[in-house]
Amino acid sequence: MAQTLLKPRAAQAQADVRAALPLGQIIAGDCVEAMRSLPSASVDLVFADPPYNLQLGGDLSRPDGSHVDAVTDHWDQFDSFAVYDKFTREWLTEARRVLKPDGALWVIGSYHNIFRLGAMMQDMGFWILNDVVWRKANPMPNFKGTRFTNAHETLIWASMGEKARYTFNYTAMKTLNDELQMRSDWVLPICNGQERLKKGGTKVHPTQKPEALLYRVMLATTNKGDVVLDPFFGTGTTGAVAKRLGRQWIGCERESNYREAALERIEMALELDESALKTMQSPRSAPKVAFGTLIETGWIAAGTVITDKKRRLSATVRADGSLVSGTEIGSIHGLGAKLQGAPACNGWTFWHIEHQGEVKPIDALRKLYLLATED
Amino acid sequence: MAQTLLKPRAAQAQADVRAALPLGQIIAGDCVEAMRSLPSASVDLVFADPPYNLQLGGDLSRPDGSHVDAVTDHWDQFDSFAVYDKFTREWLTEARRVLKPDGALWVIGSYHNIFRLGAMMQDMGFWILNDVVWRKANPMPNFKGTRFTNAHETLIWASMGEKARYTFNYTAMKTLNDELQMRSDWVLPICNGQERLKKGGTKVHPTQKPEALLYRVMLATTNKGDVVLDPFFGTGTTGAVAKRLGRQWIGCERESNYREAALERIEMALELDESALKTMQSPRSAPKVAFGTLIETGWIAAGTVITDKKRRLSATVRADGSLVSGTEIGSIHGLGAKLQGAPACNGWTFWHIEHQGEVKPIDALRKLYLLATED
DNA sequence: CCCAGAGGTGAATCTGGCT
DNA sequence: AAGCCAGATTCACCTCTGG
Repeated sequence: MAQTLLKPRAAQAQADVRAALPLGQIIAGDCVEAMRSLPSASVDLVFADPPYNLQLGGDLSRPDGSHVDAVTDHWDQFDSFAVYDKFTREWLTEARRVLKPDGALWVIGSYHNIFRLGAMMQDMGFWILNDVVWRKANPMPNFKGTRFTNAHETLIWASMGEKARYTFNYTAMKTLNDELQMRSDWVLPICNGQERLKKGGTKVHPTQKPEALLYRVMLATTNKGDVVLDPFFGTGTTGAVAKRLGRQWIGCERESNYREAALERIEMALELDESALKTMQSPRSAPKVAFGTLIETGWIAAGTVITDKKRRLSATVRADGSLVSGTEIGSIHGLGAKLQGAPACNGWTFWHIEHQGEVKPIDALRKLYLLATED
Repeated sequence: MAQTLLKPRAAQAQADVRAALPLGQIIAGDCVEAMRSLPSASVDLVFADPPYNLQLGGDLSRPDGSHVDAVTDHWDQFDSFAVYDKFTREWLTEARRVLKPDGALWVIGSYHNIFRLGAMMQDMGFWILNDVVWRKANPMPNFKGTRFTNAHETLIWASMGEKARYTFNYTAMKTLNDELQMRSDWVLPICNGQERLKKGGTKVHPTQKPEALLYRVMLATTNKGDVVLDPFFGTGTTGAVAKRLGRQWIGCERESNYREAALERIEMALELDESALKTMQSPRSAPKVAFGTLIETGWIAAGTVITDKKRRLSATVRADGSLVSGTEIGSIHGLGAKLQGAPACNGWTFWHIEHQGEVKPIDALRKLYLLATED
């Protein structure tokens, strides 16, 4: 836990910020105003599904300050882009303010708005980590046959800056994808059937996102207990999935009927229990075992000769866990790199040892050691 | 033929313009300068594969230690987004000038540049018709496990304006796609093997595009005899495909070694019977469903207990699709094998679940999922 | 001649913690 | 802040070689 490493005062400050957050609540009103009520650097993830139809309501003004009635005004195209850009810059600015330095931003959109969104994010200093394509398994056909069937939407995942850190649960994603790296194209069905919220037979929200999409986003790029903010909450897919996955959530939503539907829906969502929530742990976060420990505990005897997989290179293990090969001496990593003439080497997988009649990487012994010493 | 509808004087003017075009030639030099030498409103299609501005850092090596041959060419280096934007605006301006009013523009890029490109196209008055995702069948993996595998690139197809007409060969696309509407995501392999141009064993161009991509673009959005301009001609994929499909082409290219390779290649290209095209497209592969997808989409809840057919062994499903049984953890296949002491196991048929009062293999759920999400 | 296995490679913003 | 160093990390193809 990073928090336990903080100095008491910093930890207390962080706890204070968190205590000030309206966790599990939907803030009523315009998203920019709503976000202004939140403290800075307090949120781990922002997921935003902004409107792109330019019908943004009556509270917008042109760059020159003149009022825009979005529904009845007839704009030329450049005017409408300018208005949309202004709106986008405003909410992105607030999102950036409330995000922690190691937080991240996801946005989703279509070709109508995603290019403006992405360019503006780059201009504001966000660092794009991936663009991800949601490939719809069952899209609406193009009835007129005038274009390609619009069968995907685009998501952008960005950190706070080029050098900023971010969360990526690589192993969980790999597990979810049958032991292959998760790719940037996600095949998922659109939201319909039981999941689609309806009232009196008609859908409550025109663009309700499937929970599977948010599930993958949160499992990949947040940790349990993280705070997820959705400035365009709608009917609360983000909140429902956050609850399921043991994440905290905050929403902003202007329309009261969406807020009501969302709260009711999230109330019904079942929280996964602790054991189901656990995911495959990355070796990066697993307890570390030094090579020397295996010598000390007798799993490998000093004096043992270990080799590379093809038995072309060999080295002798010394009592302190260093290796010697001819006149060269080094750690399992350093000597492995040196003997290969490579810039780096993972000694755990490079060096092999004969164990129970089989040649195995020494990493296998480390795993056995971990299993045997697990409490 | 639109030409027959023109008044004699207009038809003559159009013929004059066409006669002034350097058809089947590569104009040497910077693309903006080169395009300035072309008459206005003379070209039916511009296909542009501009530098992506990858902004790569240091070296990258694979897990096996080998070196990744990255795109470090000088033509992909820009000092800042501002410099890149200026470059982009200049060539887009010329492209717009040389395009006919009913012409169209295609661009291709990655998340590094495509958002800036798309936003600028909109700002200049181009009207986006589709964004199209090229889903790579065989992308380069993410070697460090830091992000999602970058498995796609994005194309934007745009007309000259909201009211402008454009060419779309709906039926040809539908035929190409087994009588289903062509979607906005195209699965195609990257360019390698015989198709990849090499000289002395090394690739001539670092980012040669597959011909299949250009086939689809030209077949969809041009007619026979149309003039296609590629301002970033490289090794001439656009020219080779244009020749095969009976389209006229013009290229712009700065580097003489690319120009030479392109001319030689186009010389070799044979004009093709359109009916042969279909066989060149990659076959539709059976959709794969990862176990994790069933968790994400709610077909199986995390926390569910699944068993073998005789209910002797059981395991609990976790949020990322891994299974846990006692102290053992693994994928549906791996854990199934481990618990049986078998070398391998098909988890889909081994593990069973109670569904609608019946005990069924989880494979049955996968089939139901596939049925429900079929295109 | 075929097959198995080894080797190479593709538009990539590709580590992190401690001193 | 820069430097050091432990150590984590790959998928789908293609071509070539040896048996």
